Amino acid sequence: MAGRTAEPEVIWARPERAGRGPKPAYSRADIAAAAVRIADADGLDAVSMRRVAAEIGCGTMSLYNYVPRKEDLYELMVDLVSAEYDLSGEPSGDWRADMLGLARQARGIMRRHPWVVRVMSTVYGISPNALRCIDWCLACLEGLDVPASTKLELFGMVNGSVMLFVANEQAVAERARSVPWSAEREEAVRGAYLMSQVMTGDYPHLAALYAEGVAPPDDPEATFDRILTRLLDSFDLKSRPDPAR
Amino acid sequence: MAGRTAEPEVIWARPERAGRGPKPAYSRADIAAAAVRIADADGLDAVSMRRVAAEIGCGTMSLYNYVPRKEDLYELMVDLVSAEYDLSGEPSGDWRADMLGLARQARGIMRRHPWVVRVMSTVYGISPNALRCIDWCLACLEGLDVPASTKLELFGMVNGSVMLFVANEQAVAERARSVPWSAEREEAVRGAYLMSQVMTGDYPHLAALYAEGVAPPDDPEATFDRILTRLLDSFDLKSRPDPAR
DNA sequence: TCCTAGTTACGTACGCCGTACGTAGTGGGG
DNA sequence: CCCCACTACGTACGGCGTACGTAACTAGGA
Repeated sequence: MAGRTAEPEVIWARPERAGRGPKPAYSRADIAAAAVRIADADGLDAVSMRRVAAEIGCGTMSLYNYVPRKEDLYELMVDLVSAEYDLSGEPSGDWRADMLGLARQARGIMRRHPWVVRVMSTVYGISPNALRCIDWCLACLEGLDVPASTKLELFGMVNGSVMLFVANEQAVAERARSVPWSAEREEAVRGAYLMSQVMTGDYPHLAALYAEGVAPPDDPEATFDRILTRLLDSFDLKSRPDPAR
Repeated sequence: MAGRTAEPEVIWARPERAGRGPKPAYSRADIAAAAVRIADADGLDAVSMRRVAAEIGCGTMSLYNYVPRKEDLYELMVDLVSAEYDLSGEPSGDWRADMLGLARQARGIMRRHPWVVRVMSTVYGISPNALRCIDWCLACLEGLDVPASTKLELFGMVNGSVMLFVANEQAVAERARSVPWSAEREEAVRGAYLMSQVMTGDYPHLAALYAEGVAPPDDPEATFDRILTRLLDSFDLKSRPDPAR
């Protein structure tokens, strides 16, 4: 009678099995896996309560016994793909190498599951696998002499920067894909518009930058490593290997 | 007859007045202002084509003459609030101070218009006011001796980091607001759950961190400045003022 | 000058969505 | 043993984005 109204709470605090009635026919893992399968195949927008319910083979509204709000479904999805982190090895002692490796793994996950980038901003971030990841990160940073709060900042910045980087990669790819004509043509169209704007003279410094020839983009992996290394260095400036540049 | 089908293109490349038929009754500025008003008042989810049309006083489908897809409406909204950047002054010569100032302005805009954070990830980012902002940024970085591509990276990282920071601020605030009971109670509930997890022993380093007492959070402004200063320093390591710490 | 073709304005309708709510069946704890 | 919390699920509501058809209008070419 009461209790039907949605009380906001963390889904991870809600026990999967409530003990009293008939035992649930499905598990959270089943549901999360189904949702991830749909998102991987047809994109995040294809993940609807109806579709997920159909995928696991139950009625739409039955899903609400397992997942009180759709936001919680997202939470399950992110936790599931976060299980893909390989944190089996011990920290190497070189925390920067470890963190770069973690960042590369994060990028890998986001490339395998492009929807993660969009969902992550909605999600609370204390799922079991998120905690596992933070804990491993803290283990790597044991030797780094900064306050605990700074370590958390570091974790946030690394994660966030990977998100920003991948989001940018995806935007470029999406731009090319979502268009009826070819990718080159699309890039040409956008480039032409940008050029026309620069040529108005309203943006002199941008014009100068394009005039002197904008840098040829090196391969994405190198760019990624460079950006992350720079970021990591900024947390440990006193022991930088090469302060000359 | 043809041409009714949506051809993806940048809205900024589409002329506001098409020249042939009757002159439009409204302007893009009107529409953007209406949408921003709604989003500021009732949140981003309240911004629907129907609601915006009602706000400016036209039929729902008339809106599609001005804004071919809803995504383009978002583009207009972001451009409008980007006009709030005050870029009137000349660059001071201290590019780090200028960039920090720009970041503070960005944070101010995102605080006045919380929905911007969510929308920004959808948006292409070559609106007139975005270009104006990039151009001013490049002017500030005139004296910085790094490749042009690095300057663009810097701009991206500063903007992105502000987004991450504000998104985090908003998540904390939202968590407290979206709940029927009080903010303290909510923080207590979440904290209790987090503690219960930490106490399981599955996350030893996190437990150690909490045991030694997690840092008392200083005021947000100081944290913001510290994070951004650290980031900016990382782009100009050879001239850091205090390499000792 | 007039005609016509492209544009604007807008109502209707379709197929989705999240989810409130009611009802029926089930099985474990007191 | 039996009661009631819990599971399962169909129906229904109010919203969404937008395809499409139609009528009014006006600027450019004849």
